[in-house]
Amino acid sequence: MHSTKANPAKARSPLPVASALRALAEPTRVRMLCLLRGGPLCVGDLVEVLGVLQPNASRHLAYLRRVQLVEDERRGSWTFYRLAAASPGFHRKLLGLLDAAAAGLPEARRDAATLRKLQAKGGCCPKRSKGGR
Amino acid sequence: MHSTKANPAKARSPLPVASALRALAEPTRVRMLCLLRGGPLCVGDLVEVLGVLQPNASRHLAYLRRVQLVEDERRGSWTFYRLAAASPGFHRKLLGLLDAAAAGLPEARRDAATLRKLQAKGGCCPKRSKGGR
DNA sequence: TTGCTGAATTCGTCTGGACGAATATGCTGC
DNA sequence: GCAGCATATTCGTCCAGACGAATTCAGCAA
Repeated sequence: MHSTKANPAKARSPLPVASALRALAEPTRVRMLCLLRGGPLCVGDLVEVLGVLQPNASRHLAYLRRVQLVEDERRGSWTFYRLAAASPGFHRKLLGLLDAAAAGLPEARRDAATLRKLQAKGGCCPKRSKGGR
Repeated sequence: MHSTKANPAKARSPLPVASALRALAEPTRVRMLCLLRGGPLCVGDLVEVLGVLQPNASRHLAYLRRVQLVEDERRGSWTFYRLAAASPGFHRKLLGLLDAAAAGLPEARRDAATLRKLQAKGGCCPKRSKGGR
């Protein structure tokens, strides 16, 4: 019903400022974005790392997709989410802010460690797709 | 009951990430921060430029002060607000994001023009203090 | 078809916070 | 003291959105 189609050569629109800022007001969403900096993840991995219920994660991911901060890609019955490629200006600065936020948020640092351990164990799904990150 | 005392040599604490991000979720607060990039302003000026009711502006400014994004300085019966000096890392990146947001938000551009006109007419208060940036 | 699994959606509830209106506080000058 | 202005706070209302629980939908295998 949604699904950003894999369109490699698409003109990028400028990322709505107001809605993107509202998206950052929720700690879980910020943690998600921080985790996705390392490359695409499926919903199951995010659920496990963040320790939230699956519907909760799905809602937040839908929110992030709606405001164009992430894109999704279906592979079989899994859905991978990744950060939307940065457009110049506001969007790029926002991703830079995310790096600083990841360093400044204890939860984000813990999430990163949890994710590393999870990935060392193989994660929840048959390894990621093609262009990792 | 509040008032950040003018203490020029104070060790700067790292700016709480989560509360700062929540502060940016509100368009009026973002517009305020954008306006303050040009230097300190009194509440009356902000009220006039933003076209909001005075209690509304005062509440948002209290919010921004609480999360340490702005500082206030009383001069007689006026209160001037200014951006808090950036600490390294997240805070500095956030101010950079603000520049990009100001460019990307139509309202912020209009506000800037309105402010210039207001200041050309003398503003609402006996001109700003000392270090007007 | 059935059954299983990953993900998305709906439903009902609840809370943070934004607002307008009214009021309070604080400073200045008379 | 009082009046008048700039700003802050309180009060009551209202709504976006976050959550848990249950349900639904989609893909895959037998």
